[in-house]
Amino acid sequence: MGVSEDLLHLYDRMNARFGDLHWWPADGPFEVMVGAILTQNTAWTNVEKAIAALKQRRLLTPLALSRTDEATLAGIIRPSGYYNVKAKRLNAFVRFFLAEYGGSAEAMSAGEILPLREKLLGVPGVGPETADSILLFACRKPVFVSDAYTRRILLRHRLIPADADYHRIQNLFMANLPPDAALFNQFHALLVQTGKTFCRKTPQCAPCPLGTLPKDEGAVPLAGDGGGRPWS
DNA sequence: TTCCGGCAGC
DNA sequence: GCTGCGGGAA
Repeated sequence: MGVSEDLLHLYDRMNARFGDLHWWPADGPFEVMVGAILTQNTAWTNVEKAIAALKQRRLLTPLALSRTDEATLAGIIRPSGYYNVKAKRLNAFVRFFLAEYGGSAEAMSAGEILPLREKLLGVPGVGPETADSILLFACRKPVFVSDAYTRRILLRHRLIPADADYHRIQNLFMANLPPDAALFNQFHALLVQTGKTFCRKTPQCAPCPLGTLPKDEGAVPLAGDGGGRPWS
């Protein structure tokens, strides 16, 4: 069985269990972008509190956020954790978003994927996962988002070697699946849901839709990951 | 007490 | 490579 079939097998098992997850849970693309920064290494339940606090103060627009003092902003997003760092990152992102696209997600989405990705990565506080989350969930670009759950699940099911980095894992999906934003959206959502529910630090394999793990969790090298890059 | 939908600085 | 950032829920 090839890699494409392995991946689609995972997808089908998870999809049968969880169904459509309707990601990203947000009211509009700008809220997706804000959420993508706030959820960095943070439980989503805490991010929801910070988003709600921003909404309540009517600050969930590019202009309103850009006019909010950084220390004040930090206090408002406090429940999301790392609030001083994230206030600075939100500020930097919003300034970028206004300067480059006038605060318009449509304008941002009009550009080509790769140059846009590079520009996002140039914003301090925006790394690969945050950039790709914005590209996929806010701009609807066919970019696969990898994350800690994706890595853990693929490692445990021996679909990647132990030293696989973000780009390698992303490439595994993008080189072996059709470039379909709706597919990448649901696939990532399913991986996160499965990671939260079953593939925790201590795995709960018995009820997991992906079944039990090999006794030896050590990863084996993966053949046929597509070799080259899907883009560039 | 652990863990969370990363990233940057060193 | 290793560390700081951090409140909230399990």
